Order: sequence, then structure tokens, then C-alpha cells
Amino acid sequence: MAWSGRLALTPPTLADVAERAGVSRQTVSNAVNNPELLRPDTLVRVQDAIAELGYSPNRAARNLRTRASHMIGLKFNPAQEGTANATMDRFVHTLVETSGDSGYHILLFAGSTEDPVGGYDDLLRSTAVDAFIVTDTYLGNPQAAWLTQRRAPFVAFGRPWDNPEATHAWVDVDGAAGTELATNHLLDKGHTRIAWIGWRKDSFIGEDRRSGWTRAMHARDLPTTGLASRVEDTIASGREAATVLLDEARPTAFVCASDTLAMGVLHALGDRGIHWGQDVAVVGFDDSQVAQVVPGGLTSVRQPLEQVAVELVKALEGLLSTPPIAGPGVLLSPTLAVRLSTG
Amino acid sequence: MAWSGRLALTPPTLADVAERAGVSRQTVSNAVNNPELLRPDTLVRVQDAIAELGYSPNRAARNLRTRASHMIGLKFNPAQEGTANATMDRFVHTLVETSGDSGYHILLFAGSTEDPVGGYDDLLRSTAVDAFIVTDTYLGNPQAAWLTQRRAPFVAFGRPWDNPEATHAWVDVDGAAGTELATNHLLDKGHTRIAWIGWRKDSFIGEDRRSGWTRAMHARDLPTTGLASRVEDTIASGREAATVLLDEARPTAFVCASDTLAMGVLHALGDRGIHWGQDVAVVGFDDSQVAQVVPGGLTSVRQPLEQVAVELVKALEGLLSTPPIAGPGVLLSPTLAVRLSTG
DNA sequence: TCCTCGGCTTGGATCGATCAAGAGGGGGAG
DNA sequence: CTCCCCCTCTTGATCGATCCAAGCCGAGGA
Repeated sequence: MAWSGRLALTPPTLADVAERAGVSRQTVSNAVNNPELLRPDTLVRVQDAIAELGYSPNRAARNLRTRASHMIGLKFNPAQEGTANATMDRFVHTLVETSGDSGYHILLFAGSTEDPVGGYDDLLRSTAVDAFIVTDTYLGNPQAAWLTQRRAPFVAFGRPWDNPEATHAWVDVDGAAGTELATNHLLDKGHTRIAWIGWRKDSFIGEDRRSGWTRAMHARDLPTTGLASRVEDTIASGREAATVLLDEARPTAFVCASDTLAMGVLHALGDRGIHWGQDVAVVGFDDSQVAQVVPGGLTSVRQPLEQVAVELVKALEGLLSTPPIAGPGVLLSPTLAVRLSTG
Repeated sequence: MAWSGRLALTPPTLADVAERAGVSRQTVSNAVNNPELLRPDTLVRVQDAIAELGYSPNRAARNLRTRASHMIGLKFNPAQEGTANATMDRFVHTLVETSGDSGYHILLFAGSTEDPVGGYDDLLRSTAVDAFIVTDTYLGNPQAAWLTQRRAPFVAFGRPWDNPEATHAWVDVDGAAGTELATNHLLDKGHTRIAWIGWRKDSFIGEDRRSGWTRAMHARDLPTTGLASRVEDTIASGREAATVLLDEARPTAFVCASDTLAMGVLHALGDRGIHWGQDVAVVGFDDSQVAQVVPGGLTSVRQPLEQVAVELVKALEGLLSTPPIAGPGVLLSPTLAVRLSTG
């Protein structure tokens, strides 16, 4: 704190601390990085000097010498307007906290949607980050292959769907288990005609979530034919799909691949004056703010994003340790946030 | 790209480029930072070498020498669960893009709510960031005073409400103008008994937004007494407040300080079987995803967060230039996203 | 008393870029 | 023809922390 008095423009350096403590620079460095090498009384003296001067190692100098930046790159993917998919917020918060505890900071960067590798390249070449957390793996994962080839350490939030042989570390949430949970919840409530509204077939995640619904239905020998719809992830699509299903298949409940689609279902029900929760039940996916605050509340599958962040950081620590420890993939289980949309 | 072939562990340095181009290190440095100093043909030769080797300046080395990190610190404040206030998402995205264009990266850090200054100190002392963007200014602004005293460059998103003499740069959105816009919109629709549900009196922002409502009402000689309520920013509070107001003041419209409160109003209306939009109009604030996807849609005041981010970066560039240019505060105008909740 | 050994400390070199000054060459003015 | 200047490029030093190998010191054994 002391240096805030004197100009505050040049923070104290290691040499300043050394002089004050009456030791050499290397001793101060050891006090910071390998305290066990010092005699206890010397250590105390140095630590006092550090505290008095308010010393903190210059990151640039340390990074230059150690060839590490203690930064983790994260491409920030904003939620689309008009959808209910703002998961980034919750996820990033825990990520920042957890990585901070491990001595890492999160560096955000933007990337165009056209060039999935854009942004990664620059940061890597300028040694601005030690590793990446890759999150946008919904449609295959070109970044993973690219980063692997580049020998850049990274951990993915999302399984390598399109490449079972990928060996990189990943953390994911078992979407199928989530929709199975949701479907069983509805089955337990007495519903038998439960419809599915999901994403188009080329979405790995969408198909995974869908499989949880079919698994639960088939486990009770209930049919799924004619009860499923695959559309784009928009309110309008969900609404249309629900309307068609209500006419043709007369389901008493809907399980959806996203809260956005579930909101579309609520629209459709509202159009017909159907009371959701009482007449027809609806379950969404992601436990977004929308699910939480919509009147009555929307039952939704909740991803343990906090836990995902913790596991990601744990995996990164392994990767960045010497020697690197590459753990296997981690699959976490979601929970179900039950609200009035399922009675 | 070339170095991806050979081990990919030690990126090329400035010296490598210099050797390849047959010039000195300094010339390469100039080619990168002051191209106008080079003779055109030399410049081309160096640029070719840079491209061939896939060279990118080592950030740590550059940061050490120039005493600048080209990083901007941002404390990440997540939206509270159960509210509709996820503005960070939209804001951060533009911020990342805009600052990237100016050569700055966004470094996230966490901070406990108890210690508003926590996190800032470390980053500053270790020269990990050049400046900060301070966003959590809702209740006074201890960070601003602290950073000013510390002579740390920063720009605030939010006016220095509690300290009119503060001289730091800031960007803010004219909340009063927003609620005035909302109120006038309702007045134009023929409403005269328009209620206000806002935050408790110690919130500067809450009082500012409230003043827009009173201004619009008084401009048409309409009374405001008995039509206002000040509560906490939760769904439940909004719902209660609306219930009381409906009983006692019989308003035909509500203007709210947040989408969260507005959702509370929708709950209250739903409780009584009142159709929002037709019988009673509601306006929220922030144009959250919730406002966008709730059935019918919630009319809401939309903050120009993208523009805010651009202005913040512009202000930062001024601050970090030599000599620093401290611009005055910037006040931006919100717009109104009209949806069915106002008919 | 001398020597050795282990633990702690020391100065010097290093990471890769930029700053500050200086060297070389060509062109215009006298 | 000479001088000077300017434009272009080069050389040496520097930012601050860490790695390296050598140096110092006191304790213990012969």
C-alpha cells in the first residue's frame, strides 16, 4: 500500500524489496515462488518488506522469462437476441472465480462466426494466453482439431461429437440424462402423450437431448412416433411446431430442447387459451432467467454450469502442469428445476 | 503459418524475422509499429518475412518494455438468479469486439460484493492491466474514488451520482429519458392513471428513472401521488406492489424500473385474470431476453449497450493516449422496444 | 586445526521487444 | 566540388523477473 503515496506510477520492483529487506533479488524471488528454500527468519523479513512496499511481481517480466502468461482465452459467445439462451453469464462468472483461485485470469476475445479459428491464432502466436477454453462446439468442432494440430493446450466444454477419436480434455453435461429426467417427471405426473420439440437433425446436442426423451418413453413402452418435431431454435418455430402437434397428436405435455422452444410452446398454448401447467405441461432446457421469471415459472433442465467451470479449470491445471496430465472426459449430470408449468 | 510445422513450441521472434529479411531487429520493429519510417521496398521485404514465418510480437516482451499491457480489466457481475437483468451479456460482447479493434483485450476478474475494491488492487500492482472499466456503480462508487487516488486510468459505466465533483470519464444512459419515453408512449395511448414501481430511495439510478415518469406526468398536469411504489428488485416485490396499487389506485398502466419488476406486475395481473396489454399496459426497463420472449412480449426501455461499449472504449483510448485526453461524461439516450404489453 | 558438505545467497545472463543514439549514403545548396 | 542535412537503417542498452552456476558460511568429522 505504501507506494500509493509516492507518485504511484512506478510500482516497486523486486530489487526495491531486496534492498529494503537487505537481501538479494534472488532471495526475494524465492520468497515468492519457493518459500521453503529460505530460513524462516529471512522469509519473514522479506515478506514484511513485500507487504510494506505493496510489491506484486510484474506480470510482463515474469511472463517473458517463464514463457507463460497465466491467462486463459475464452471466446465470448453472446446469446442471440430474442432467445432465452443466456447461459454464458452464469458460466463465465464461476469460471472467472475458479480460475482466479488457481492463479489464472480469463481473457475474452471475439470471433467472427464465419471463421471459427479467428482470434485463436493471434493470441497463440503472440503468447498472450497459455490455454483456451472452447465452448462453441455445437456443430462439430473445427477449433479442437486446429488447436490440437497447433499443440495448443485447451479444454472443451462439449464432447467431440464429430470425432470420437479426439484425445483432448473435455467436460460436458449429459443432455440425454436431463431430458430423461424431464420426461420421467412428466410420466410420474401421469402424462403419457408427451411430445418432443427439438433442433434439426444435424445438431449433435439436439439429437442427444432427444434420445433422453425416447429412452424414457420406450422404457414405459410408450410410442414416440408422430410426437416429435425438429425445428430451428426460435420462439416462432417452437410455436408453430407446438400448434401442429396439438392439432395432429394431441399431446398433454411437451419436452423441449431449449427454453426458447418451450417459450414458443407457451405462446401456442396461450393462443388457444390453454392453461399451461394445468391442461398441458411444458419442460424447457437450460433454466434460463426466462424460465425462472415467466408467470407461473417454466420447469426446466438445469445444467450444472458452476460445476462445469470447476471441472474445466481442474482439467486445465492438469494440462498446464509439468508434466501435463491429460485427464479423460468428464460428464456431469443436470438437474430438473420444477415449476408450475408442470403442475 | 510456417512455424506450425516445426514443433510449434517456440514461435518466431523479431530476430528471426530480421535475419530472414536481411535487416536489423529495429527495422522489423519499425515495420510493425511505424511502417512509415521504412522505405517501401524494405517494408515489403520485411512484411513478406513476417508473413512467411507467421510472426506475431511476443506480448510479454512488448508489455515489459513499453510498460503497458494492452489489457483492460472488467469485473464480471453476473445477473442474479430469479431476475431478468442479464445486461452484461450484450454489453460484454460489444465491449470485447470494440476494444479488440483498438488493440485491447478484456481481462475478466471476480470481486466479492463485500470488498468493492478487491481484485482491482492486485491487477494494478502487477501491471496486468492498463485500465479498468467500472460498471457496478449502482450504489455510489467507492471504486472510482479509490482508483482516482491510485491514479489508475478507468472509465465508468454510470455517472458519479454521489460525487458531482468527480472528474473521471464516464458513460451513462439517460434513464429518466427512457422512462419519460415509456410514460409518453402510454399517455399517447390514452392512459392517464399510470403507476410507477421502482427501487428504494437510496438507489440513485432508481430515483433517476422515477424522475422521468414524474416529469412526463406533470408535463400533462397529471397527478402522481399515490401512484408510486418503491420496493426491492425482485419478482415478488413487483407482484406485491402491483397488487396493492391495483386495489388502491386503480392504474391502467405501469412503468417499472426494471424488467424484473415488470414481470412481477404481469404475475399480479395474471393472478386476477387481467389481460395485460388489453386491460392494463406494462412497460419494463432493460429489454432483457425475458421481455423479448414472454408471450405477447413486454414493452421495455432498451439501453444502447453497444453504443455504451463503443463510447467507453473511445474514452479509454483518450485516457491511454499520450498525453491523456480526459473527455467529459457521455450521456446516451435509450429507446423503447414496443411490444404487446402496451397494446 | 583443517577439510568437507549442505544450505542459503549472490552476481551474471537471459527472455523478446522497444528506446536512444549513432552510422552510412544520397541529394541539394553554396 | 564540398559541405551539410536528412532519410534509412543499425547498434547497444534497457524493462523486471527468473534461471544458472558459482560463492559463502557454519556445522560436523577426521
